[in-house]
Amino acid sequence: MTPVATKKKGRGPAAKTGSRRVLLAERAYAEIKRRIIEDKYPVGYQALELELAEEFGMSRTPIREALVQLEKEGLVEIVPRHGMRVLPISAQDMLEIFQLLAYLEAMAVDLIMEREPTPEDLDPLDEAVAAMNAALEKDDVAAWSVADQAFHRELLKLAGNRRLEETMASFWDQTRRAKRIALYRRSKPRRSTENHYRLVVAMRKGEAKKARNIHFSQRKRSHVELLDIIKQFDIHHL
Amino acid sequence: MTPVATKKKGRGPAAKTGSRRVLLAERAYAEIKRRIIEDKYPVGYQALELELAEEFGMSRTPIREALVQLEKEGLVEIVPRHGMRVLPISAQDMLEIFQLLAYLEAMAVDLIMEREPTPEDLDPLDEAVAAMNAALEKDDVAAWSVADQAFHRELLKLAGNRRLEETMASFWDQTRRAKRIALYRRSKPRRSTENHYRLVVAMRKGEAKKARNIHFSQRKRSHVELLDIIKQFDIHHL
DNA sequence: ACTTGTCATTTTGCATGCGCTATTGTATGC
DNA sequence: GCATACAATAGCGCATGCAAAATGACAAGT
Repeated sequence: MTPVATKKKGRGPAAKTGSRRVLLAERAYAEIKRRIIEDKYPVGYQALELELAEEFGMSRTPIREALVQLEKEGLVEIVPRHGMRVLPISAQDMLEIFQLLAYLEAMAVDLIMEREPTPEDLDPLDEAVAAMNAALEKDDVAAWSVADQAFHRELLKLAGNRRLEETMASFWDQTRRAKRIALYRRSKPRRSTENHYRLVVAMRKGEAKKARNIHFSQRKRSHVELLDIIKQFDIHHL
Repeated sequence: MTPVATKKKGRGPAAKTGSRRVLLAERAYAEIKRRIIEDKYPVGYQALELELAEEFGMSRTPIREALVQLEKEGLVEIVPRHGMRVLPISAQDMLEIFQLLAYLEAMAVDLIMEREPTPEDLDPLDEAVAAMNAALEKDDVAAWSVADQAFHRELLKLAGNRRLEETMASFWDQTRRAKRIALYRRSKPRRSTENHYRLVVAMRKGEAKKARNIHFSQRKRSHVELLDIIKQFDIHHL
């Protein structure tokens, strides 16, 4: 059928209200990404450009732009006649991403130690750990997850390398889908929380090597556990 | 059979010869990127969408798509009223990129060692080192640079992590502009070549830690040297 | 002369039009 | 019944159209 046809004749695109200058393409990008991460568009979900365009009340052009970006980020695939498809995350994919995250975060720790941060610089990390502990007490896995994310975001900020920050943010986003699945299946992240604490302590003492090692092996361990859960799930999900 | 649709108002998109199905947007992306890396579009170069479209003989649409990708890669910036601008590489930018490359390559070495490669697996690395040596003898810096690149590409392939490969390829591309500038200004990469050789030897012996350390410190040293050159250049180039 | 407001121009962001082609459904031969 | 040939069609890649907003030129007021 012909496109939106006569939804509203008005060609005037920005005849809208006193619109701020939020590009439609950007909005589409952010919204689609959010839906993917939050599993509203689950793995394997397919949608045609036109469908998305109608859903968002815009034309195909900004949708297309958004999809190109999402494809470059590795979240979706564009298949010529079948629209966009939310990419599955195989165990192999997650392994690759976890490996990268482990190394990149170890790098962040190194960089932080090289900069010899003041004690106050590290305060946000303590706060995050406190939040993790609080969540742990209350058995609130969702809150724990949020605090965990905050911790790592702070860690990256402290490293002072913007590209590192952006690269990791992208990979981190991709893990969030998998983590949602694993959240209620994994063991209580008691040890993980403890290790985050030990990391901050080591950093405060200026024990660079120790800090790095704590973090690196902690990440590896937690990733192995997550991977196991995902592997089980994978069969059913591909 | 094949009732040839009919006319074509000369605007014909596929008016091209027996072109394979290469998307125009892809072609634009690859070509613009090549020109940036090869300094045909030097740092600071600006061009409007329409200019590029005419230059490539296509409409603005595929150009736009290409620019969005290049922006995400960090090569250009899209400024609403001034078209695309080839981003300058400040010393700070290069520092960030070099830091990342050093860590990511060290990661690659680790991963390779974990996989316990067969001697034949490592042959391509030896070949690259041989090429580097040959270039060194002949004082052919351009050839040395090509061989150096080949070495690192092989190294990444061996690591067996596609995302690592892609991430690094993107950063590596960004260094190429800077390296072109520095190529004829840096000291002869005698030590660098030697260290590449030592790395392969250590890997063959299965000396994981040693291999990793050789590479890591080698990268750091060479990056410091490059950075110094770039810093001098920077004043004149921003 | 220096600021400030108006207007023409340029360029963009998005919508829409159009032909090509992969895909799906249907008819035909084995 | 299954495979092949063909016709219908849906979806996309790209071109183009259009109005909003930013820019610069120029005029008018201080």
